[in-house]
Amino acid sequence: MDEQPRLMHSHTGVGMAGHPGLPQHMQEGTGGTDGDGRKQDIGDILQQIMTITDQSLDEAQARKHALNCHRMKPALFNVLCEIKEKTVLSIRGAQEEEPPDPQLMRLDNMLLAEGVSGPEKGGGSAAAAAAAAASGGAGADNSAEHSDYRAKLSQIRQIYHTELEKYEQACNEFTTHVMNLLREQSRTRPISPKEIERMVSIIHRKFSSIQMQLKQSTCEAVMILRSRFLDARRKRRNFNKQATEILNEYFYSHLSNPYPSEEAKEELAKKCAITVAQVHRRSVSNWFGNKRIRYKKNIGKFQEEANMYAARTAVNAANASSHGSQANSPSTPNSAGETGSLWLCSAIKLVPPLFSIFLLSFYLRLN
DNA sequence: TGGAATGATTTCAC
DNA sequence: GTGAAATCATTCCA
Repeated sequence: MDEQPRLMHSHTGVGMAGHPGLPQHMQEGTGGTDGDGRKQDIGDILQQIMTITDQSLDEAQARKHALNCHRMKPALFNVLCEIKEKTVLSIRGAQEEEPPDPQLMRLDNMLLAEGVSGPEKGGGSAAAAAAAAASGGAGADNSAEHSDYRAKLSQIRQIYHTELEKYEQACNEFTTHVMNLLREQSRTRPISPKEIERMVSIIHRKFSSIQMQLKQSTCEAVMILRSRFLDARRKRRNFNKQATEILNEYFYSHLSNPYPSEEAKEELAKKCAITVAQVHRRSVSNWFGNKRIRYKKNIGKFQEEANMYAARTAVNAANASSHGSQANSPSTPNSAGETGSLWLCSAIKLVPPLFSIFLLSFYLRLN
């Protein structure tokens, strides 16, 4: 074959009659004797190519050599290049314009929102803000947790960018390698710049699918990190013993109506020093909600506890009255009211009869 | 380490 | 909006 690379170049020539792919330069002088000669030559060459597969290996080899040395070979090569360009590439070209992958767009948006991709802004400030909001204000230990969160997010970001760089580098290297290979191959077969371009885009698509996996994994890592640090349930801390005592004291001293008012909840929250993850009144509400339902479900189990707190309350009350002052427990708007009685009655329905009798007598003593 | 205890959330009814 | 009930998820403890 010819030693010169035969990279195809785009032609705008009109195809030869009967051979739509044949370029203009192949048709020059078709009216003269020289033109007739060329036509004859090309006809011969085409005939030889068509029959080459029917020949033996040696014959075909000899024929190939003869064709390579033929004076019309470069012209024929160009014709083949044009035919290829006009048929194969034009068909495939229509498929190349693909819309952006929605999945990839989602991943990109998420990584951007989380501060993993895009400009660094303190490592997921939006997420950190969300964390602060979720915890009901930033306490000292919250900020410590947030800095831990930011540090881990920063690690993810660093790994992501390192891997991304690696992929891009590998992609560039591979693209260059393939381009060189194609240039090399263009010496022996028709390859157009368009074809190389298409090959490059295929490589890029392959690498972008790998990148998508990287983005997917990064998103998953961020999600896990978020749930680990930002899920409020994970922030649950048991109340300390003192707080539990205060709440229990209130609960059992208002057993007839264990529904503290908003003010009482606030006061209880203050007394229990409920801050941080346990958000003030809400935590108190949760505590009372849980306590009521669990007490109601299993009064027997809580009986001993109830007796103990009732005794303690009685002692406190006696002390208070002897000192001429009121009991130091948060007020309740309608304690021992109708609602309270109803609540206790409904609770009594759930316990065995003997317990009911005991509770009733206990209730009557309290009132 | 498994089960109990417990704080928080969700769903539903009022 | 509040409370009941169910459920989840974490913490505690034998």
